[in-house]
Amino acid sequence: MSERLPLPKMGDVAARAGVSSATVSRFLNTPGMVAAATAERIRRAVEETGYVPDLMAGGLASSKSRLVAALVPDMAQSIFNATIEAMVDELSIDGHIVMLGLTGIDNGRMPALISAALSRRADAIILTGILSDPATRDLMRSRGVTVIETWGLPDDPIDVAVGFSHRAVGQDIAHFLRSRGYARPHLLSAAGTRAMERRQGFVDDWLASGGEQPSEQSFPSQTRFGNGRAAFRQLRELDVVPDVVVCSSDWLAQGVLVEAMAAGVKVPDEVAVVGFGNLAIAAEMRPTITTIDIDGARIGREAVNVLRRRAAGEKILDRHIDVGFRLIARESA
Amino acid sequence: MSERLPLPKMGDVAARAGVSSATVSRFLNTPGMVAAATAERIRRAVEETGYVPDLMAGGLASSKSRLVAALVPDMAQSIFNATIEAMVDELSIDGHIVMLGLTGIDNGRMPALISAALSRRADAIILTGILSDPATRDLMRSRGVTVIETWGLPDDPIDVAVGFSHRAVGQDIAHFLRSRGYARPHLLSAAGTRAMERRQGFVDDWLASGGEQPSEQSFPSQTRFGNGRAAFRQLRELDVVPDVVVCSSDWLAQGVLVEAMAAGVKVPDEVAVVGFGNLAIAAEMRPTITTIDIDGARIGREAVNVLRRRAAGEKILDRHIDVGFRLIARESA
DNA sequence: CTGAAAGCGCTTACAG
DNA sequence: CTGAAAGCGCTTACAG
Repeated sequence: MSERLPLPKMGDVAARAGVSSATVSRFLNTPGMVAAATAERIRRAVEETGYVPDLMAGGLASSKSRLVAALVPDMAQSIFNATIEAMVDELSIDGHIVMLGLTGIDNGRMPALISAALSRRADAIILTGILSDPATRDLMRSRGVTVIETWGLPDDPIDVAVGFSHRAVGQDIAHFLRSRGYARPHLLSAAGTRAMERRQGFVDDWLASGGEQPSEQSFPSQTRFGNGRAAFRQLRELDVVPDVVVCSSDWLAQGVLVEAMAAGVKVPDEVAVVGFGNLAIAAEMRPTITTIDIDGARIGREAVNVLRRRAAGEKILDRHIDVGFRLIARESA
Repeated sequence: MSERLPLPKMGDVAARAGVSSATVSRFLNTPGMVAAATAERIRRAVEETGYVPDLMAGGLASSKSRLVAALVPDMAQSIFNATIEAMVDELSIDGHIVMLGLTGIDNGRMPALISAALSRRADAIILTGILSDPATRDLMRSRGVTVIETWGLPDDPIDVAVGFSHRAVGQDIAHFLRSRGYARPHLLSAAGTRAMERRQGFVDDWLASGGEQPSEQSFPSQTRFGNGRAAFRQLRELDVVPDVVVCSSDWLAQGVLVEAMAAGVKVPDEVAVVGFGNLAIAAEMRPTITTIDIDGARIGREAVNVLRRRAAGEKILDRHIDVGFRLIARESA
């Protein structure tokens, strides 16, 4: 890298344009406030000097960081990626930047990341994991940052929650399977609060409607393709052979499907499969996968929308924003 | 949110601990410089006040942002995700935060994002896309920011590049296929500079070794599963039926595989398949996919390592850091 | 090991 | 519509 030349600062631009720094600042932040001729001179001075404003200084003076922190467990869980992507896109329209934090599968690094976000005076913190640590909850509450919890609808959100009911997802799947005449579901679930809520919703509904207690298997957290394959092999040895496998993710469902194909087991005739998430692959697999579609991008947009409403001074009364979900019936069940 | 109480600032902590702000600052940044007894009093004062330092102010005073910008085309291209994840993990160890920017598939938003990063006085900018705009290249060069281009090794990097040779990947695949006795490759490529470099490497090597000009198909940018399926169907109608399909991504390869399975075409006996990227799925599909493994996480770590070396005052002489790649021969070819 | 003081580069009432 | 000036909350030579 070449030596760093002294960077032009606002005063340099001002001198060149024959105005004060205050006017340059106004030109940059509230252009409507400066006369057209003045504006043009400043515009040119900015161009000629290659001036790039220092937003650390600006933020300190205005106490606006224009920084939003987005905290997700990891990036492999591509189910959150659409949400992050939509958020980043929307926020950059507003001139915000997003700080990406990875809290880890167990959310262990969440308190440290929240503290980092608060140090930067983030305008908002958007969470996808569950924050259990009460001290950190209190810290955020006392600071007046906007906190948006996504992908779930906790009873008592820290601030605002944007998501859907995982219980309701489980219930809907149970309804659907009954209506199709399935009688012996087998549950394949990843560990994790949300998957567990869906599972519970399913089981409660299934039993309440007179179904037998379903057989089940669960996996430590990360649900990858391979688990679905292994699980399918064990399935064949159960006393009661299931007629449908309810998977907590499309990854698992895909694993089951591939293994079934390889074993010559017909889906859905011999065993049906239901996934969750509606990943791109769900519509492309053969057979196509029956699953639950979540509009992840919409979650991101609604989250940003909350920020905008609050920035506009609006009082947010609805602390739960339900984006719902759709069961998509395809070939696999 | 509750009303925002006035936040405790460094002076409040100092007063409580009976020291000056300077000492509190030293305690926070260079703890070795303060006496043990003093340190303990400050530690307690920090705890009691719930003080969280303001890093915008700190950054302005010290002209260190501890902010690194990571710019990727989008998040669907999960091939970069391992790199981002590793980078974020490593950087947070150093107390840096990462600003995530999405440049768009055509990298159209890259200049705006770079300018946003410079406004925040980012310590470094890490790119995965290709930056064509010369004005922006110059801007970064003149600013003395560390710029790391990843996932490729351009002849003239802006600053430092961490990646591998896409040409060499294409050549290796050609070698491999010849050694296995394949004679009629068909190329399935996504548009995009890197895929094109691999394609060219393959074709050059193939022709140089006396092979026939391969047939090929290409897709506009995003290569998803579905393209592979559609392509496979068209394949069967070619004059010269290929004996191996060389795909520019595992997504495409997977699509080909699934469609072949559905059509009852045996892989690799009737047609072989090679992918690129070694996504999780490559090892899990049936048959498993022969592909090129890139250690994406290592790219992220090496990038951070460059930052650390430079932070330590080291002069970086090797502007190309080659992380290499591995061809993994599995069942599909 | 610690403090007083200047300074980082902006923004924003206040006054005109 | 514009300017002079105070202030945002830290860091860091400098001096002791």
